[in-house]
Amino acid sequence: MELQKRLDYGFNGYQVPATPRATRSARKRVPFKKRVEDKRISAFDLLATVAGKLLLDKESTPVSSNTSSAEDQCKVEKNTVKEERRDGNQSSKLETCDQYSNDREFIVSQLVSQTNDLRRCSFRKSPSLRNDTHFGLTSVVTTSDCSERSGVLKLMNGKIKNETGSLPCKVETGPFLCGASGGRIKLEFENKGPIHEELDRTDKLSFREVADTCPLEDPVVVDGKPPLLVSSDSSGKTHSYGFNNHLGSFPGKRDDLKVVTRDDDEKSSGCTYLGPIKKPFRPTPLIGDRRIRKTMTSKYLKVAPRLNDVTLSNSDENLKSSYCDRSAYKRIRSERNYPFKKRKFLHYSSVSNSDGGISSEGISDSPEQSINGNASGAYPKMRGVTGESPSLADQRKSFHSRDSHGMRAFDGVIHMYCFHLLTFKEVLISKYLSFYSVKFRIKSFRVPELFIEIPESATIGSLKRTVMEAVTAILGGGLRIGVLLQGKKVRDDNKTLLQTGISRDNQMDALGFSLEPNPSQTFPSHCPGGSPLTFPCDTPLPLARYPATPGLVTRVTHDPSHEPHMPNLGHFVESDHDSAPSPTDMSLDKSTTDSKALVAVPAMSVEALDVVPAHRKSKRSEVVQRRIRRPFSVAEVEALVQAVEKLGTGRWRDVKLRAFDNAKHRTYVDLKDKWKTLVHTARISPQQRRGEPVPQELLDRVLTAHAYWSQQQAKQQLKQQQQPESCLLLYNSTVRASSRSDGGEKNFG
DNA sequence: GTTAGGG
DNA sequence: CCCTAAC
Repeated sequence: MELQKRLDYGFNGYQVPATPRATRSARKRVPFKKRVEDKRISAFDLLATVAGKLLLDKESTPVSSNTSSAEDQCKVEKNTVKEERRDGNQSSKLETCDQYSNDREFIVSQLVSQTNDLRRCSFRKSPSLRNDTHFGLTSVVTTSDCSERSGVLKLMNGKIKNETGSLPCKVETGPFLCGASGGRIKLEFENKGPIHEELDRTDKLSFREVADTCPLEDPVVVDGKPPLLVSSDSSGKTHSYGFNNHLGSFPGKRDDLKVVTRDDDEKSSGCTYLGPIKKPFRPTPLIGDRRIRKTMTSKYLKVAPRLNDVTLSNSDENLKSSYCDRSAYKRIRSERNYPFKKRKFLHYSSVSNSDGGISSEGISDSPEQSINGNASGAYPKMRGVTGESPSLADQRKSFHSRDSHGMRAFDGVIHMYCFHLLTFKEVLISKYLSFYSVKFRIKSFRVPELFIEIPESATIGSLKRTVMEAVTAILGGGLRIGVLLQGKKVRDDNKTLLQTGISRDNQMDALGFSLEPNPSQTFPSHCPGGSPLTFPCDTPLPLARYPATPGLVTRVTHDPSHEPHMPNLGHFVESDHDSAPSPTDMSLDKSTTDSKALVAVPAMSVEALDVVPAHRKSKRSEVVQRRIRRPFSVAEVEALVQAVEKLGTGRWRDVKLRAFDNAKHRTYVDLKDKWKTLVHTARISPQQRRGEPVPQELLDRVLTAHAYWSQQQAKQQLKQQQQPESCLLLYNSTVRASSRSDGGEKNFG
């Protein structure tokens, strides 16, 4: 504004603080901080749920159930497969009956959100479930949003028998994970704990989840007899295949189809988020840091109460009554309402884990306990007190993941590169969950959306970190990222992308990432060997990652659409030596390089994913890590002092632009903070000062300038108080004063 | 998006 | 340096 220009006046270059805001340039600065939206996929939760169901089924199978009578055979009923193109309004109903436990009902429903067309899925706990006294472990996810339009998967604990008569039973769980643009997960179950020989027929079952519209590429094979499970299909579009269809006969190229489909209706068919999307937290289309932060905090606070009301009510009571240890209960209760960050140790049961939903805790159990459905281990205090049967108590340990599901979307903001990570294919992660004696791991997993923008000058290490942040945000940590270029692992974290050969011109599909279990991450660790049997009873099983299988290989695509937003590289002066030591050793180990074709999935709209993360984030996996400390050099201080002398305090943006425009890592907030500390430093005795000594001369200038501008500020305020009537008056007076070229204010010199 | 201030 | 309220 012109006004300001005229107010320059003498002393020491000081200027009258002329309506700072008026002078702000409209130019936008490129944020250089990565932003990650906090959304989570609850794939694991979902899987856990499913797995839990499986186990239950299995467990419940009567020992004498070898009688595979006709009744024993499962009826697979797939109906209601309505297909609506954009809408994905379809539902599939799968029903399996078990003569022994018909009372168990498991319903999975999914629906398409009417508001945003995003599909969600949820599990509903059927009423009958509550009365089931033999439901060792139940996983229930409820979503209030589910409704009419939702597809319903009805699972009556039973065996799904292959209609073709052959044993291999295909199980498909679509919707669950389908998380966002078709999450894909492949699970492998390994039954390690032969508890009941009879029951242990399911020694190995691999379970794969396919993206919504995509039929299983690989048949799910259940080697065991008690076929179990089920699943609903996610987007419904797929239901041409029944359980028996999957005998490997699936066209392996469904990916294409899937992609295409999604393309047209990225919003409508898209994804199923596993988790309830809470209205209050529904993301806005464009996620900003602010919003993220807000949800991060408020989310937790708000969710808890709601959970209490809705999903925890029962268990709560139950808890109260059955808990021997009141204090424990108390603790759980109180912690429930704490913001996520403060809740670091809530390990008991899922019941208490209000935000955790289907967190791994609660699904773990030692085999021994599974026999009688007594989960004494993980819930040592939950049973018995009221005389209720253990199994009943267990039954209540259902997972309340109502608010815990969802996924994270990422809104990365950086400079040069915008990676669109689409698929973490094949080998995504190796996570093991232990359900009684069953162990399964997720072999592949698709991350719906991941945007990573990163400067060309960024190092491989920072790329890894960035990806890791994004991924861990989804998966909850415990992983490390490997970078693959042309199938080769890039191990040097210090190389820049350019040096490595990664450039915009490259075909981005040449770049891949591997997700590997992070050995450095320590878990409560009970079973390093992965032997579920060794899990201590009283410890919830975290979604432990074992260095077993190298994670997945992810493809990264370059999203051209983001190109325009790229800031000019030329001005990128930033010394992004984000020297922050990587939290974990990012080195790659022999990860499988069996990368697959990249699937272009349209970025999904960020809106819609709004769920409370179910996992506790490890400190390491904090989405946005604290910036490294970068002490100001004397030169910087000098520049700062000079700028402030000229511009005054309170115009930090201008100071930044004037003196630190090239220092990307110095934000105006940093400068402001530095000034604050400088002032403080100047006031204390030299002996008390720490760090690189700042020349006294500079400190003197700091004090002088500070005093001056403080005074100035006071005057301004006084002036405004005296003449509040109109800014115009002030304006006129200033203009008049300035027009006389001598500033009028004060000149001390 | 900036500022100001507490943490 | 972070976080946030207030603007």
